[in-house]
Amino acid sequence: MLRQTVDARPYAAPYGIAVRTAFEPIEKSVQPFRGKERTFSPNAELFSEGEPADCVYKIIRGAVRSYKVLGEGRRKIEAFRLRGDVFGFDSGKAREFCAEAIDDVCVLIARRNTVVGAADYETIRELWEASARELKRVQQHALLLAMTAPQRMACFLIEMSRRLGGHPIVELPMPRQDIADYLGLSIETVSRTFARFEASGLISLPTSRHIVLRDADVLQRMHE
Amino acid sequence: MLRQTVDARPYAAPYGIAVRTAFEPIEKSVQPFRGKERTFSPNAELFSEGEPADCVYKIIRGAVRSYKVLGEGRRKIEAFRLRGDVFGFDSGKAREFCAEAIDDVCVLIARRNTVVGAADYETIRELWEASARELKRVQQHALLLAMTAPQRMACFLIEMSRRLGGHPIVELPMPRQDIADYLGLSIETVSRTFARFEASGLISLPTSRHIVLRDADVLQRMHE
DNA sequence: CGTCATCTTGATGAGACTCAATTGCTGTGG
DNA sequence: CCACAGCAATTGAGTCTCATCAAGATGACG
Repeated sequence: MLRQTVDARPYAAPYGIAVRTAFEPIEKSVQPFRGKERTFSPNAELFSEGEPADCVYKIIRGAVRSYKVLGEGRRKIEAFRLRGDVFGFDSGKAREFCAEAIDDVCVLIARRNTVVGAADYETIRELWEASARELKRVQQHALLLAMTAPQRMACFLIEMSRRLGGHPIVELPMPRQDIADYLGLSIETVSRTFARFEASGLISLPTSRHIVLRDADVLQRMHE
Repeated sequence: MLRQTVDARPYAAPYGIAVRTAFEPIEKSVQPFRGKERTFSPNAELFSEGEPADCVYKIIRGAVRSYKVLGEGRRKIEAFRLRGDVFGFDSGKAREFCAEAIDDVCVLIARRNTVVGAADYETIRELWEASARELKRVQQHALLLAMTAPQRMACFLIEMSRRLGGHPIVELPMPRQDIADYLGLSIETVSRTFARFEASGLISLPTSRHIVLRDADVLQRMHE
């Protein structure tokens, strides 16, 4: 499994000189992202599947889940968007996925048509590179889904630790159900695997949302 | 999970006989595709993981598998490239995947920097849209990997039928092992599921490589 | 017709899902 | 401060799907 730095690192494109209500130079971002600031309560919908894809988002605070409903009450979470992530630059006109706030979320929103409509070579090239990064991420996720439950969980923990700042103490923003739907497992399997990891001394679980990685190396090797 | 077949590469012709420069309009693409023509024997390698990604390919004849080796003899096929497909426009400098001819393959090969280097807005935009299409495909594939074995198989059959011209008679270019590695199943499960589909009257199997879709609607609904 | 690879079929077991019960956490009201 | 409700998470028991191991069948090719 590759260790390519599948960018949790968002990338801030020069999107839009849109209706400039806010200006935020985000750390980690080379370029500033301009857009309207907006907040969402837990489980509020940022956008839904099929809706016109005319905005690009950058997360200032909180976490977002991007998912698709599969009928019969099943749901597949395609991505977690965390603080600093830029997302929503789909190529098509309509959203492929739903996006929902997991906790209290604050985002910057920029109009997309100011970007795509603009005959700006550099901008389109940035968009292409953003798509390519996203592609890599999804490929990584597809590989993950071909592994065993412990491997998926290890993969998930390492990914979250890295994306949340690289600390061994991970504060998960999402409930077990979200993890399950992201990894293609049942909620019980997620819970049991955490328990087994703890029993093996790989992690500690002070609370259900706080995970301490005690042996990141073993977790890392578990899925390579 | 899956058994490997990588070492079994008896008569892998070194490299095709490519001298003649060809010119081909791509049906799926707006712009023409210029490049050298080249042929590969079954199991010959078009390019390998880590190698510089400086070429773009278009398949004139045959089928190609794009895969990654996962240690312990496991292999994950990420995509099948069929006649008419254009692939290999990775954003990075190095190949993320291996590409191998499945049967006798003929491709057009174009240098990538002649494409990407071109400061042509339309060209970059095309590349972006190609990446976005690829992204969609991989997202679809990730959804597939979260389903049951029969659903994956149904999905695969529908996809192959569509991509090979939309006929109900599908001539599969790849062996069972490739299908298994593509769907994240064992070769036996692939075989059994075909048998069960045939018993249910969903398909016929005149030979192992020829599949007749007898009830595409049911196959379609199976994974929706 | 024998050899080899591919494919199919059968038997068995491990891993993950489901259903169900229990525990733990948080907030609310007495 | 405690009791309780409501929700999330855990744990247990049983089941099912699919991987694995093993044995035959089929088919291609010399």
